[in-house]
Amino acid sequence: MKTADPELMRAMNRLSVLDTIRRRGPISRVEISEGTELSPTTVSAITGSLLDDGLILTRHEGDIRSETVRGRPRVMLELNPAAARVVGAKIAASRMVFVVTDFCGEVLATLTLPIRIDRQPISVIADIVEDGVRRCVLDAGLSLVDVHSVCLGLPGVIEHRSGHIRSSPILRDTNVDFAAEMSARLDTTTIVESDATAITLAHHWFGRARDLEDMVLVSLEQTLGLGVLHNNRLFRGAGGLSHNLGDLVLGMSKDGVVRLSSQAGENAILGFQQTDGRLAEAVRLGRGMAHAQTLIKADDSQLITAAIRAGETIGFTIANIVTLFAPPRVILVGSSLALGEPFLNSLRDAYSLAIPPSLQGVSELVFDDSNDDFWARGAAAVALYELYESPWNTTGPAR
Amino acid sequence: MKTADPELMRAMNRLSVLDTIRRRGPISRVEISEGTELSPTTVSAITGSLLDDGLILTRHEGDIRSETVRGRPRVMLELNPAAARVVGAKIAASRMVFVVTDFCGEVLATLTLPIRIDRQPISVIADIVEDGVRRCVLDAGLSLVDVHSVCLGLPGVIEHRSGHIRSSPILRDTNVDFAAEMSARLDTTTIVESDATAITLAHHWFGRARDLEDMVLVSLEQTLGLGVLHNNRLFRGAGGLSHNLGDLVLGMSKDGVVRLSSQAGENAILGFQQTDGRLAEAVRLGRGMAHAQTLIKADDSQLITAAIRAGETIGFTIANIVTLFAPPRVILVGSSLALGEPFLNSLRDAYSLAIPPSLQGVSELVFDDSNDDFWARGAAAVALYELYESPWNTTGPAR
DNA sequence: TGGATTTAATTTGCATCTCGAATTAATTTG
DNA sequence: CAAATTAATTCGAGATGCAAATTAAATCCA
Repeated sequence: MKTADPELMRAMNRLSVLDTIRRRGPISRVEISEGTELSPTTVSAITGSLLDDGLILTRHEGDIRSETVRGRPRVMLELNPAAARVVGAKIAASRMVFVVTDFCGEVLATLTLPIRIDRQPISVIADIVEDGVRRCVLDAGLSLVDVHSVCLGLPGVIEHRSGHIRSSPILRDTNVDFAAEMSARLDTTTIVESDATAITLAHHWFGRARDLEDMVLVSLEQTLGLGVLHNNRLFRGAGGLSHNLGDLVLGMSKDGVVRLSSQAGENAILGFQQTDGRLAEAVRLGRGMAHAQTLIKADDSQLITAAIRAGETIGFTIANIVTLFAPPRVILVGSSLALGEPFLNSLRDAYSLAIPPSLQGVSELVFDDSNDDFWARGAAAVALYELYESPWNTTGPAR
Repeated sequence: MKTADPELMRAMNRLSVLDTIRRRGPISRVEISEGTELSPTTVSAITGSLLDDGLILTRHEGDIRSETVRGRPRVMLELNPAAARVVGAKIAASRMVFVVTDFCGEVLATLTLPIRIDRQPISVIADIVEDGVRRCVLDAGLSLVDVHSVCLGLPGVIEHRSGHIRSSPILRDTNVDFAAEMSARLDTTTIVESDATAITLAHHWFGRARDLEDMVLVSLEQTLGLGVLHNNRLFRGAGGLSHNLGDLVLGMSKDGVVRLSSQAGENAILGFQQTDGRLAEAVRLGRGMAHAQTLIKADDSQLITAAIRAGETIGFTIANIVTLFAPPRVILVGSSLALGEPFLNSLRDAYSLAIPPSLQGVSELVFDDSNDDFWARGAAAVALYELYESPWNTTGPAR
């Protein structure tokens, strides 16, 4: 167990202050003091050292209550955007999206590569990722040496701690030490993370979960992912393993195991539609769901049936997740949401039926159709979080 | 967020030292220092204050390396059993088991009440529990004022933080503030906890998970429970809600939702056997599983089929739990294990089939058939843990 | 205009904590 | 019985947070 010494104490309080400044925008020292329950003295000391380190900036305006109130005006503090830059990426089967963000998580540049990398050998994928990172950094007017770290979000079973990809639907290989590979190529610290976990943090920082300390996110894409926020922290399985909902087993038949991914994954929903050549083409280009949506609007009964079935399955799966984690909110994201009402309604209905009576009302379902940039931004947030968490690297003893 | 001050630092290190002494039996200060990575100075100071508070004792023997080694002999430290007593209880449908333990978790007295309380009104149950606690304390030669706290473990959806029982298969009422009710009756702090969580801690402290920081336990009784140990701590859902596996949904049919409890709960397995009057009688007396075992040994094909079916369902459910939590070990406990080989084999087989390839080998299955006392002792451990966690009540500033 | 008032932030002084080095304590060795 | 060895404590230094006092920077109002 980590021993508690003054250094740890400082680190904890520093993170607490830094995170408060991040969350509550320009904020004065007094307000930080109230929010963190730290004494004004301590807040002053910590913000002083954060200023020295160039992690935050002062601003002599923006106090909402000015004019109306007497006394010395509050000096507002905010993150220094220029304190660091990170790269975040979402790597999916048919495209990659890269973003460069500043220290606040604001996007400086975006790059989308609409390349189908499905099941390419790892070296090819690494080539493309490396290229994408380099180009996006260049687009932001920066060089790689200006980038503190890179975080790559991708579907599958990811071992965050070690940077290994145990398996991913978009990879042919298994058990790849992708973090080491990319760190070496880019000569920059590279983190590998489940895409669902990444967008979970995106929602905690910028999206629909800013007000919550506990939350669960379910991503419905080619595969099904799960992100869990517990006590303001990302919750990963033992050993830092990410969850992969698609692997969940629904039942067993004579032919073997029936997994969720085979019932409610993108391929499962669209796979039956081989009749429509244009749909098959759209799927190959990664626009399958968008096209499916138009088919559904045109009353394609076969597809509607598939969507309803998938929605039902996902609906009760979410109820099961709620049974296990009891989060106040479940956020659903991902391309499958584009299937529209038939899908969403059956999902909602199944959820309502499946949620145990004793948990009725503990959790609300929220649907969110953010674009791929948001996922990549989430990956960037993961990189930033690890940066925030270790600011004691930056300082020695306080002044 | 809790602010980090010297007091918290002390509390953390005190807990760390106290827990090391609990785990590693009689142990010298040097060894504690190595184990906790605290300096000998600090260990001396903390153990000094623990001695002052009477929480630990010295013992001038027991050093294994004595005789063979020169120098000043080590003084061994151990928990002071007399520092406090707690009561733990397991409350099940057909019986209640109470234990009184000392500060080490050693059992001082046991009381089993073979009473069927199934779905009695809450006041009746509270009467019986109160009576059981009082009698067991008396049996231990103590009075209730000697008892620091009581922890009641029972199946269902329990809100540990507030002490509410949201629902329980053994209760007619729902959403009962049982902690408040029993605290008032006993005039002693009373904790309400899921029985599965309680036995999870029992295994972490005394049983099959002493060597692990992460672990999952599945209890197979009348209902199915889940306990999760994450990073040496009990993991509860958001808001301190316990998990209830029986509520998991396996699928949806026209007739409604199919829940795990209806497929693999005790009643589900034995329920079909209404032909055998003696079995029905045994079930009523809470010995259903034991009797079922003899029937299975006598090749009761109907029951064997039911057991195999249940084993299969539970097997893949456990694979799903592993998919979500990736624990290095899954411990299975509960009366259903008494169904024997047909059940266990089908469970194991289904698990092997259902576990995703990428998670193969991360988790081992362990079966454990501890008796009810062990569950009750787990509840006592929950009470003790909360006592250990707040030893800063006991001391002011160190001496 | 300028002192009184008010609120923000910093400085000062103190108590607590951990830790390294030095010291004391309790053994065995020869 | 002194030397060696290991355990545990004491002492002093450095870091931290906090309360109280002080300083800073505004507004208010005669």
